[in-house]
Amino acid sequence: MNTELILANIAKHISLDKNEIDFFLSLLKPEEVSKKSVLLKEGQLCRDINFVHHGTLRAFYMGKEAKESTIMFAVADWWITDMYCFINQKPAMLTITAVEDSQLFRLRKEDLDRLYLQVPKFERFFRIIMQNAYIREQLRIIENLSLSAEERYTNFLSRYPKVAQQVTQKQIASYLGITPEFLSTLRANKRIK
Amino acid sequence: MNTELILANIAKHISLDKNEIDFFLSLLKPEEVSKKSVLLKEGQLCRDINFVHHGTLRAFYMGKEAKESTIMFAVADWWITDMYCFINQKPAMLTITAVEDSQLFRLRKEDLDRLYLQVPKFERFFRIIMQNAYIREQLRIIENLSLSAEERYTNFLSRYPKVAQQVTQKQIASYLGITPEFLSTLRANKRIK
DNA sequence: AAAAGCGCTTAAGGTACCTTAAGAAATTAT
DNA sequence: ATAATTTCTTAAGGTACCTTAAGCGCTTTT
Repeated sequence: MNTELILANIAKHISLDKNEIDFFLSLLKPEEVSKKSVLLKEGQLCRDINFVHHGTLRAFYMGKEAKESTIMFAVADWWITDMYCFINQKPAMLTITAVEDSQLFRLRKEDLDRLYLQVPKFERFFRIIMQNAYIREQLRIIENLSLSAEERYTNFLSRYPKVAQQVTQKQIASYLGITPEFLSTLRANKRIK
Repeated sequence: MNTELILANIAKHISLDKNEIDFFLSLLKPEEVSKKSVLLKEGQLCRDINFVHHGTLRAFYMGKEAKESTIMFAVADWWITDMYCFINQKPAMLTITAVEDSQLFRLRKEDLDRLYLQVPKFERFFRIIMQNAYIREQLRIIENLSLSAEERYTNFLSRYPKVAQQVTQKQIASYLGITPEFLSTLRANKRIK
């Protein structure tokens, strides 16, 4: 698993010298996971933040009566974790699984904390990552409050075309906050129009 | 308007020496705004991030047919802006108004950028602020996807009791994503139980 | 290659929440 | 104080979306 993608991801926001790059890479644990494998299970301690090198991951919350709510999908070049439990080292609220065979780099909380101390530029890097995540979640809230299910579905398809190809409609429905049956009728209506 | 509250807010996450404190304070513009005044209007350039020293602010999105969606409330000790437009210096999607007479400190985008360069510890500070904001928004998404309107209302009251006292039910309804009429019937049902 | 399981669709009936409307209560303006 | 606005409530009728159920096509397991 080569490191070009993750280094390019970092280089979008900060520049590192050779020593800093080596130190950063020494903290990463590459991992290959197969489809349907579980990276984090609700109730477990969430020890890592994950960078997706290849493949697709999905984080979901399991509510009452086995109802799943998909919180996020992550494809190549994305970071994903249960941020609340990762930062506070509390039992996870979310479950994270592989939608397809995937390759990742894992970074442990204690190693990230060392990284912040040794290479403070990473404070800037993750400040920007968190900022973008905040903006994205806020935009999703705006859409959830102000748009119909059909409009949210259309937006999802245009915003995340790659994700839409990899995941099932059941999973898309659970991201949009509707049932798979209702998504199916929305799609049927769209076809007719 | 004294600076104890905002300095204590900063000190929760980083410690500054006297020079750094003075430089930081020199960038802030204290401002008193009266109830109903508009701090940021949709379409305007969003130049500042605001720290609430006293009072209550509200950020909302105006959808079709004059339907407002409240994105956030901010009481004393909170930071608020339209983050997307503040960071990218684009026209605002959100409108921010004062729910009651309020006192704030404003920090301009260009001054924040200078602050990051001169006192890199602020990268850490805002990394943590953004991280908390991200976690909060994600929790709100989980609740919006998995809970009923009544459960969300109960959670809102217990999580933000001070806000609930300051704002109207119309505004709470628009935060929860329901109509004021429906919130009213929920409250009537609760009283009977 | 059958069986079992899961994903997608369609349809009928149900419920949470919306729309419209109108009156009472509270707040703001004159 | 009075008038004017806005907020909150109640109620009737409507719609977006849910639940249950059944059938069909895939994929996975035996």
